[in-house]
Amino acid sequence: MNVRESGEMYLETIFILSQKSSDVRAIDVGTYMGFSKPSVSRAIGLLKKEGLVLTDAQGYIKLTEAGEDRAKRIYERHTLLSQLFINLGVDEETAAEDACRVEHYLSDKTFEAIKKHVKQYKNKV
Amino acid sequence: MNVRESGEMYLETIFILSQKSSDVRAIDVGTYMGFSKPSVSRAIGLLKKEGLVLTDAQGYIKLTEAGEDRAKRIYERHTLLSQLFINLGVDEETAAEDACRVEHYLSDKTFEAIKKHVKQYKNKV
DNA sequence: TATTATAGTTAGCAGACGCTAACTTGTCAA
DNA sequence: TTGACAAGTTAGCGTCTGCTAACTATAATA
Repeated sequence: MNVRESGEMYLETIFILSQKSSDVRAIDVGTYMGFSKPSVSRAIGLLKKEGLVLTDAQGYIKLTEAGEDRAKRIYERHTLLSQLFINLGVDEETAAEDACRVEHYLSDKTFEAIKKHVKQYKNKV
Repeated sequence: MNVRESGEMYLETIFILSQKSSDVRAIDVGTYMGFSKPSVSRAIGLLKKEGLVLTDAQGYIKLTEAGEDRAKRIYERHTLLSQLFINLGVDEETAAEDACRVEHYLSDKTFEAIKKHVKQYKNKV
């Protein structure tokens, strides 16, 4: 699985945009991420090669099952990290920004620990 | 300041090795990080250009004041993050590994929050 | 002294991932 | 039908940062 931070960001974006509308185009991804069309085009091409996305007859971008798994996994991490930072007293915006940068780099073990904390914290407050 | 994750890792390594012995050579840095001599050579060259390290008459690598500030800052982040993860129940080794990857990407705000947490947690336990 | 080992440097490759310029393609309105 | 615009692709550039190969310089040893 040759997908790194960059690829994960694209997957996550496609996932987020798919929640709002099932018709996600490359241009939407680019606009959301602030990247140029060629950058998106290449990235989507690589994700296709990896079997994580595909484009339907109308050219809309869809996550494959593997792609959706991966995207959800990252998105969950994003949410958990944000929540952790917020629990520590960080404002929402900063928490989200930092979560975005960090979400790709933490081990499963640490995420499990964070998940446990976030759940417990919720019950406490 | 054109130093990113890679440069920060080199600075941190030089800092750590300097604690053990003031005679730090490029080869030691490479061995510690698992990188080749040319990689270290170039990296040190760039850090020199940035005024963050210098080499003394014997060829030993020294951090400048700016370099040491930067290195200490990263090292503190590393320590804090490790401690946070450990507090959340992560084993020491995993905590250290994850801290290493993440330490470059968090905002000052979030680090301040983590610092506060780690201090409080210490007092509680 | 001559050889050999170690440290450091230089040259240049590779891959990731951003970009612009310029092309193609498809749709829609005059 | 044609002209224009929007979406997507191709070609190719630039930076970062790892690598190997091969060189230089220095120090130690046979």
